[in-house]
Amino acid sequence: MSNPLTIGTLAKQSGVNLETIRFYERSGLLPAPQRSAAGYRHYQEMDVRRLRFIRRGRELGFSLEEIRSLLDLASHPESPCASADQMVREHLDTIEARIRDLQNMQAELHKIAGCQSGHAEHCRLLEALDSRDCCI
Amino acid sequence: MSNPLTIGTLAKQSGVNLETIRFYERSGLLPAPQRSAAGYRHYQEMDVRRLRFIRRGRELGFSLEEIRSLLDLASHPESPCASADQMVREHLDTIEARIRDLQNMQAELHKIAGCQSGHAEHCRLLEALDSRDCCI
DNA sequence: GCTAAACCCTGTAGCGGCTACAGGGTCAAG
DNA sequence: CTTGACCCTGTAGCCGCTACAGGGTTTAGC
Repeated sequence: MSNPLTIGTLAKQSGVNLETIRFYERSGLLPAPQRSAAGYRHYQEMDVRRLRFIRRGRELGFSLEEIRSLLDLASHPESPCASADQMVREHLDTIEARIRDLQNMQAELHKIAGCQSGHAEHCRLLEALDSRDCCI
Repeated sequence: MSNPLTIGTLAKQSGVNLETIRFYERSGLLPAPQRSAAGYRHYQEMDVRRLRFIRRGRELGFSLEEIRSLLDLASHPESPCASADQMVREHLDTIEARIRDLQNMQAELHKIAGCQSGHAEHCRLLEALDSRDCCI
């Protein structure tokens, strides 16, 4: 079988930062691996898979808590996946809300960008922030 | 003139949480106000304006550092506002990048939502996360 | 005058998700 | 035998708050 991997190799193969790997271990997301005589961590192929799973979850915006649940689900192939689907849907809602928020910001910023006044006294941005009435 | 405001009143009038106001003071965003004999903070109208400025900046997604610069600019009416405009534009770029990121997530999530398999074994989400090839 | 509730104070710790040290030990190449 | 690359633990920092604990003060009602 494949030789055990050091943490540096695991980091490269999984695309997850070395310090982040240790952080995941501390957080209980990645099981504590075996150690060499000198105390070095020795990983297996399944750790690469697990870390990639985590990384993809993060790329999709799932929290570590959510990823923990998904890992749990994935390790019980006979368990129902309705709750995973539920998580995806809730997560989609959150993301869509965040997109709307950002789009609102974007619209407001477009209104105040490109100020030509030259001086802070009549700067559109500063006026927008400073105005007493909540027009912005 | 208006009586000095206590921190609770300031919180209500500015829409900024009371603990957040103290936090802003510690961070140097809000000047330390005068104190009563008993040590209570006493604020003026201009503090309400300043806090609203900060709050609107936050609502537009500016960092506290950026808001600090904007407050600086706003307090020097003769200074050029080009750098404020520059900040707005950079901020817009950041926001637009974030929107694109979220939209990518959204698309990926749509692909894997609505799994009907019933069991984790063939759950689309879990497979998407777990797949060796980086299809997702 | 007294009590209870509502307010205020300081200081510290926690959240999430890392990242960045300091101050060591170990291992492989030349 | 030295150099450099790697590994270890533990702790502190980032951002922008929020939430206490453990006190002091003020105000309203009786």
